[in-house]
Amino acid sequence: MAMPGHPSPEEVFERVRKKIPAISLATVYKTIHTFLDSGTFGEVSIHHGSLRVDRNNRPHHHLVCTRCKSIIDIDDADLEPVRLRKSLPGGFRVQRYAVEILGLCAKCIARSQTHPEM
Amino acid sequence: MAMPGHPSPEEVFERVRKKIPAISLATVYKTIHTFLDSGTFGEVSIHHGSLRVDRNNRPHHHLVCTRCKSIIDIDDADLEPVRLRKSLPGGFRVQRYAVEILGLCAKCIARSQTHPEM
DNA sequence: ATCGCTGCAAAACATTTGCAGTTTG
DNA sequence: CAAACTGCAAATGTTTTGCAGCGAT
Repeated sequence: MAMPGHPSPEEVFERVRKKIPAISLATVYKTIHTFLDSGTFGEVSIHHGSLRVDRNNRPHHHLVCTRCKSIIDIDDADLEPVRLRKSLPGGFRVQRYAVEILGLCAKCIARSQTHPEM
Repeated sequence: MAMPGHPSPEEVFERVRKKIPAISLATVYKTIHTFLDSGTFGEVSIHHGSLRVDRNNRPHHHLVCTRCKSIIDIDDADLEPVRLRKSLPGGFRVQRYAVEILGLCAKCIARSQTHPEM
C-alpha cells in the first residue's frame, strides 16, 4: 500500500523483498488477488492479460462488463465532450481520450438472478 | 477486418484458419502488429500484458503516455461529469466510468526532440 | 486437528524471436 | 535478386497451481 504509482506485481515483489527478503513472487500474486477481490484497491485495466483488437476506427468509447469482460462500442457522438476543470500536469500533450463505462451487461444481470452464486 | 467485436489474437487465428488452414499463430501476431503500427486499427487497452495495481481508491481518471505507458492520476473532481446524449444499449447497469486521456508525457516529448528516432 | 498462509517448482498461458524456406515484385 | 512474408520451434514473459510445511486458532 505504501507504493506510489501503479506498480506491476514484479515491482511490488522487488519492493516487498527489501522488508521480507524470503518472500516469493507467487505470494505477491496471491496477496494482490486477495486485495483485488476484497476491493481494497483496483487494477488499472480490466483487460490486461491478452491483447484485444479494436477495428472500429471512428472515435468511440467502451461499455465494459465487469463480470464477463465483454465490450460494447458506443459512438463518441453519443457522449457530451469530456471537459477538464483544471489544466493538466505540466507538459502533457493530449492526443485523444477514451471513456470506459463499467457495469454489468444484460446477460450477466440475467445470469446473476438465476445463478446468484456465479 | 471482417471480425465483429474485439477479438483476441487467438480468436483471429481460429477465424483466419478457416480460410487459410496452414496459417500459424505467429503470423497472426506479426500481422496484427503490422496493422497496429500502421494505425489501421487500435487495441482496446494499452495496458494489456501485465497487471497494474491501482491503490488510489478515490474516484479518479488516468493520463496515459502512449509512448512509455506511464500513468498519472487525475482526480474525478478535475473533470466535468461525463454525460450521455443517448440511453445505453438495453439493460446495461452502469457502476462507474473511467476516462483515459492519451497523449505524450513531458519526458517523452523531451526525449523525442533529442532522440527523434526512438 | 484444522485453517490459512507460505515458498518452491512446475504448469499454463501469452507473446516474441531467430531462422530457413517461399513468395512477390 | 531483393524485400517481404511465412511456419516452426524455441525463448521470453506473465500468471496460476499443486503441494508440503508451518504457524496460529
